[in-house]
Amino acid sequence: MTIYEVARRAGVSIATVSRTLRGTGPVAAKTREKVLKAVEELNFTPSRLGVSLAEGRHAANGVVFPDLAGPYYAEVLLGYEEVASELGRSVIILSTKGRTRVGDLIKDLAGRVDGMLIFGHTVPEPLVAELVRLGVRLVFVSRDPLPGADTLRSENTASARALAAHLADHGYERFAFLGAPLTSHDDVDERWRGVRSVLGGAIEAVDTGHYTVECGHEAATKLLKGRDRPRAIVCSDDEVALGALLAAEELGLDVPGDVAVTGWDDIMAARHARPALTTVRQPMRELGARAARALDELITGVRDTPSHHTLATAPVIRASCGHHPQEVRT
Amino acid sequence: MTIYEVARRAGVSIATVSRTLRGTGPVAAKTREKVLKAVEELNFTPSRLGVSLAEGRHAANGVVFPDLAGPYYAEVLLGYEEVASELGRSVIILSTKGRTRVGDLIKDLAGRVDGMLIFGHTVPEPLVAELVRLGVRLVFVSRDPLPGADTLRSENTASARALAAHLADHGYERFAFLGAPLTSHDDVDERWRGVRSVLGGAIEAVDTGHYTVECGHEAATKLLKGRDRPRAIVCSDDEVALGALLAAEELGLDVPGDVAVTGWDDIMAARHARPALTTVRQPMRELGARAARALDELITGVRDTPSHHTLATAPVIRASCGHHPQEVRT
DNA sequence: TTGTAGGCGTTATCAC
DNA sequence: GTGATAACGCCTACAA
Repeated sequence: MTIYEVARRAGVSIATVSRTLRGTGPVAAKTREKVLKAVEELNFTPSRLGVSLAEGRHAANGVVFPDLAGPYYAEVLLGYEEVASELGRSVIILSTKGRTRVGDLIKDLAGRVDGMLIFGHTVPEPLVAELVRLGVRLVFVSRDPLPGADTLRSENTASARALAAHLADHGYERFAFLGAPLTSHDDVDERWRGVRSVLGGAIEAVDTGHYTVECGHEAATKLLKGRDRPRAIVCSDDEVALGALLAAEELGLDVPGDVAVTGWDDIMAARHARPALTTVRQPMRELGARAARALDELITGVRDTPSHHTLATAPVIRASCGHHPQEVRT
Repeated sequence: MTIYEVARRAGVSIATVSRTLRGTGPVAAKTREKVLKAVEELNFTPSRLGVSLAEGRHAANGVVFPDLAGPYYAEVLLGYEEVASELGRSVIILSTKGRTRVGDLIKDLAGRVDGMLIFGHTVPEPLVAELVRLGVRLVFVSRDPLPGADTLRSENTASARALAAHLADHGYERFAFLGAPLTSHDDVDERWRGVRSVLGGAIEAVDTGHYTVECGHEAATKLLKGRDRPRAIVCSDDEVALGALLAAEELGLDVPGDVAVTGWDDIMAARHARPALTTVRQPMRELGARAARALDELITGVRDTPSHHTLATAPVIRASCGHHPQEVRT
């Protein structure tokens, strides 16, 4: 079913069909009707390939993430897809987790889209440079600013400080940070610096390897069994924190009575954990939505200088960080 | 950067460049080198649009889902993307939640892919028929078989019966099913029929509207406050069940002492809920992986008759359904 | 108001 | 072995 068949059926040229469908250029009312009738009868939809080739654009955005396991990426993705869709752009996904030859995959993706959202440090730095050089429109979420691309992140330092201050108010004196920063300049690293700037030498960092429930569980078990058990465990994110809660329960420790635990992100499970998890809420949906809009600006050329934004976050105090005189429920 | 520039630089024709790059047809060793050198220097990558147009295929799959809020869709999507990627196909996503003009979106998607995975009943029936008529390769996940498309689902009835039997073994006599079937012939409907076939008149269905924590919470609260409080609540899925747990806690009811609760899916939060949620595990990742493979068969033409498969599921007994002499931990 | 024709970037079929 | 050249499906000056 091509535009030629529609044209033949309607007794006009393909140019007229195109004009009618796109509303570009003038078309006589009668002609228009004939065309629409033919389109209807033949159930014609312009080939996306033809359109893209002629228009010189894909009307599609890419998104690169490590995994979709936790709720974080899914939420951001959802916000991204929603806005992209509003703007008439499809979204092509690419997960890098456990993938070999990531470079090839990214390059292939780059050939299918007008621009892409890349999470944190999922793409090796040299490749990033090459993409920038190739003129691919890029917006990074959760990484430090770099030249030639937009970056978008949510605030870490201030909320980390606020969280640390709250824990200190509980009177705790020995702390541990679970989920040590793997790469510098990423979200977790900022959280670590934030809490440390408040707690100083009273907090020690513990590496978990990955940011998963399992890793959190394992590291927390070791930590809680040790001689100098910390009074409070600040976790890099909610999933690690859920692992810590599990470890505490298995060891017969009361949370927050024996040990306090906090997370980061405010994923669904945080609210349903027992005790409910004190954490920091970040606007995941909004992050995705903004990324889509930023990309659109870059692609349409409304803007051509990279922008770098930081979205606000806020601690959500629940039960896992300690007892509160007046119950706070969120 | 087009194939013409490469050809010019290498001093050959575009046909030779194409042959060299694709390994189709013979190319003299010397010529080949010249071409590869030019390609290297110009950093040339064939335009995906050009290739697709000429090849007559997109090398891309679509996927239509309502939302990505819970872990269920994300997991299936992940399995789907992984296999699709292995098979050299990109994945274009489309969320229908809160979207108007779904028909147009789906049609646009259909024009960008060689085939698509559609969840349950996210697409109106007439449109499904039209897609089938248009020859779009389709595989449905979680819906009843229909002619002209593959369907893939996980088992519901048997596991529902097993779950119901387990609850009956606990000695309970009054039950409620939370999350009444909205459409017949879907997963939840089968679960409902399964448990009812075992519990008979002892179980009553309660509509929750949506399958979310909030809806589950609301419906459970009403139910547990009522005169004839059920002894056990079988929920349509884990999220509704989490809502029920929350409701019970707020009302000061002990789970499973006062009321037992079960879910379905075995999402991450199920294991971390307190008490840990008894549920039914379904192979979400596998569902997605199989869908991608089925689609590939359909697209490449290895198979042209629709296939309909059902994947096995199994109850996961934890703490929320009642006390067990020998603790089972999963 | 409508039609012709060139271009978008490949692949693949023929001749040579 | 290699090179024209016709698709592939559409958009859009430009001409009529």
